[in-house]
Amino acid sequence: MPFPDTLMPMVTKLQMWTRLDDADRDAVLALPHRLRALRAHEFIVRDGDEPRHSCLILSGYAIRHKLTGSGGRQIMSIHMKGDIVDLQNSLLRSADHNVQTLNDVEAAFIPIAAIEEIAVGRPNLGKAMWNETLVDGAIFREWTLNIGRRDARTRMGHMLCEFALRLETVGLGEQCQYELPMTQEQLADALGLTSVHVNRTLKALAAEGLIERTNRSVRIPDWKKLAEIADFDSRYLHLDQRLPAAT
Amino acid sequence: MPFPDTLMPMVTKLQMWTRLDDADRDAVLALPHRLRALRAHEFIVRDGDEPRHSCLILSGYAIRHKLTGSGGRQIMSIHMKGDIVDLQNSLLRSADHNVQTLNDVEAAFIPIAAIEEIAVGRPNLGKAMWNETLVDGAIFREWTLNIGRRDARTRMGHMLCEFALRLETVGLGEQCQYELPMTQEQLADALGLTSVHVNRTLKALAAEGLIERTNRSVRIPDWKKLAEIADFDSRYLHLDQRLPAAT
DNA sequence: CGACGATTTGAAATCAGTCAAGAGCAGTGG
DNA sequence: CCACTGCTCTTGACTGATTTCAAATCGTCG
Repeated sequence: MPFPDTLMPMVTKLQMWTRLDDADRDAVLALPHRLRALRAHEFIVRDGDEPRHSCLILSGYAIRHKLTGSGGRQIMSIHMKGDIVDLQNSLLRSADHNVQTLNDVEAAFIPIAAIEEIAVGRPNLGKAMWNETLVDGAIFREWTLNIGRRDARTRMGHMLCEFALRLETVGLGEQCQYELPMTQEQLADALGLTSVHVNRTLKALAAEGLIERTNRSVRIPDWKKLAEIADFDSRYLHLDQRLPAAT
Repeated sequence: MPFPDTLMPMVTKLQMWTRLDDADRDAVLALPHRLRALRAHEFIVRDGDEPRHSCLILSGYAIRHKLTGSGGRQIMSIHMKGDIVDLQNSLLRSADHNVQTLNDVEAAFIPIAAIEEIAVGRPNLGKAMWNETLVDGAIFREWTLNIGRRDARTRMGHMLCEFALRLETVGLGEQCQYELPMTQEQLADALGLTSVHVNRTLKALAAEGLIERTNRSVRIPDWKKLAEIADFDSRYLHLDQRLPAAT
């Protein structure tokens, strides 16, 4: 193979949605990029920046979030291996939200121009990236519904279900057992609650036997039951539209 | 001009973000489409549908929303003249949310394949549409912040400010005076509040002199003051990235 | 006029937030 | 090896914003 496979997680991710040929794959792997090791809590993009690079996550977690004038923080999404985390920010001229690491992260920074070029020059890739943006948007919408219209217990349960499936998808956990990637305070900021209430809600879910937990690890003894009380229907993740795993 | 200008609002919208040449313009105007007059509260797309058409709004308002299992409704966005309202839904295979008219609407239904074709075949148009999706996403994110992290008064004020600017942009009102496109119940569903509380909040804002209202009409006597208490910063609308109006 | 949807208002109930303090745990340095 | 420091997690008591329930009023349109 003529290209290093540093960017392989991006290929893997794009291939989930669209069939890519060898030339497409090579075009991705050949993207110019700079590797960086980031520390926990480092900002990748700040609201107001004019980023010139998109950031592909190779390991670790990152979040997108916005702040209110009074300092409230709303986490909009969480990103993991294979996600291009600020396509949104970088294609609009100036960033309208922050991107920040949750823990230590390895990331590849790719010039925006190079991304645009393959998106336009290779329709397959353009479509795959467009598709990813759309799934991203779908997850957004469900979060908004979650925050706007569900009570704390349901809301929390819903997010636990989402994590279960998404972490499994990228091989970082199993549907019935995984490590929570966030602190309770961060969960609170993602759910539009306070950390105190998140704590109580988790305890209540555990007391009901809907989850079992030690530290950050979550076990879901009865998926159907949790999904039921959490009003969780995975359709919005569009998992069924994924292609069978490529060779 | 060889083409009817039915789809002109789409050209106008796309031209706001990207310079289009005559061929691009003609390609849009030549899109195959079917005109339809829709009644108030009609569904354009239902959660779960597999739409084959995208819907361009020519007049009237439409909303996108999702429902919880217990019947709660969260309105995710409101759309107006020139918006292609379900690019999101139609490019993913199956719709993950509803699109519904608020009042009587004239719309053009365009086959998805035709949209994809010009998006791929004409990079300018592809970019313009991509851009629009991104601005859409930016508005989403701000709504999520609004719902998750601001109290009712601020939240309401924020939405009133957003409407002011967006309605002015498409020529349906002025920044300091416009007609609210939604009932209080619909506002509630957009803000994650109850209609009762929306009513009280509007009354409170009026009592403070921050807005004046009769029926659905809203006047903003002091924009700076309202924007201040509403924590409103228009940057997320990316209005400054618009091009000067075309001839 | 009558009817229906939208708005307004009040009183009571509740979910979630605030404040404050203690406990657990990991890393650091003496 | 232990004490210290700084997070994160827990817990209790209190407060308050928003919801709920219910009924009255307003406005518009046939």
